[in-house]
Amino acid sequence: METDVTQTSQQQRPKNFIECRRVAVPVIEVLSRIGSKWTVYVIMALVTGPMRFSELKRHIEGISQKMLTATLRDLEEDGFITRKVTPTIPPRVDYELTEMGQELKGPLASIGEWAARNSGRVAEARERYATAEAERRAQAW
Amino acid sequence: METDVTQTSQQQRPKNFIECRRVAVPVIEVLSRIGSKWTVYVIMALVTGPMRFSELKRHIEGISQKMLTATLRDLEEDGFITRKVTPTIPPRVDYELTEMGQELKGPLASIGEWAARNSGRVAEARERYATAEAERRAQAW
DNA sequence: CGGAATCCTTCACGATACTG
DNA sequence: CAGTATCGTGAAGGATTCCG
Repeated sequence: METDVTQTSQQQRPKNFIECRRVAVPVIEVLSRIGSKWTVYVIMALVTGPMRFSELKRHIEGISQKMLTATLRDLEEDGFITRKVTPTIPPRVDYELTEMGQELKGPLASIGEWAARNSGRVAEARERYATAEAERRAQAW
Repeated sequence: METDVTQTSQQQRPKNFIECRRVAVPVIEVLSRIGSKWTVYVIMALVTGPMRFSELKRHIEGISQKMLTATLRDLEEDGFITRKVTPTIPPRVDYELTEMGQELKGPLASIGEWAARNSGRVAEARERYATAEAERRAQAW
């Protein structure tokens, strides 16, 4: 509990106006990396073990080769995965989660649990919003 | 622990090829919403209590009025925040986290802790990657 | 097989101006 | 004060083609 992002007490709100940004920046950097659609698929695929490029492409249905390459590059650059080339013919490239990559499981699972619990509520909220929106529109006439 | 996203055991890998997608979709939906830069700032700002539009704009330095509006709309649509209009002159609009919005604190804190622990490692990895990249480039000549 | 390079479309986002 | 409307730009991302 050394880095509590979520203070609620009132009197330190002014402090938060400065603190929040400092705390938020790394969170946002992480989120903007793992928050991309394909990144999550790649990580989840590799959680079960190393995989080749073509395996990943087949596994992650719908991804273009360009995006897979880019996603893997980014993940490698940040140290989430390793890239091992076996210079045979044809060549073979295996991707594997690093230990740091494995540690992402925790946060991802945390989000997954939240999503599993609340996806229904989100859907309800959207319906309510759409209905209210439609009524508001009808009112205008 | 009812929804473990991160199985590691080997023999159920084939099952994961199907399961992963089902599990991943809600995670990705949540991430693509809260993964946006401004969304995190807005949520973190509102964690300390309700706030007016102009307060949020002043607090979240660098956000354009357009993005703030759009972000607030999206969060409202999904049921993360409520919008309360007081039709005075000039008008007053307060935004507040719903209970569901408050519950996001957990996952966000989880990511925040991970980021705090690993931001240094990511920086190192990037440097290593840049160095290796430069060497690779030099090799080409 | 595992990419890189190119083209092209879409869209997120910022800047600006106007409104109830 | 709290927005909406419009325009312009850059980046994201798909489709396609070529390469070691």
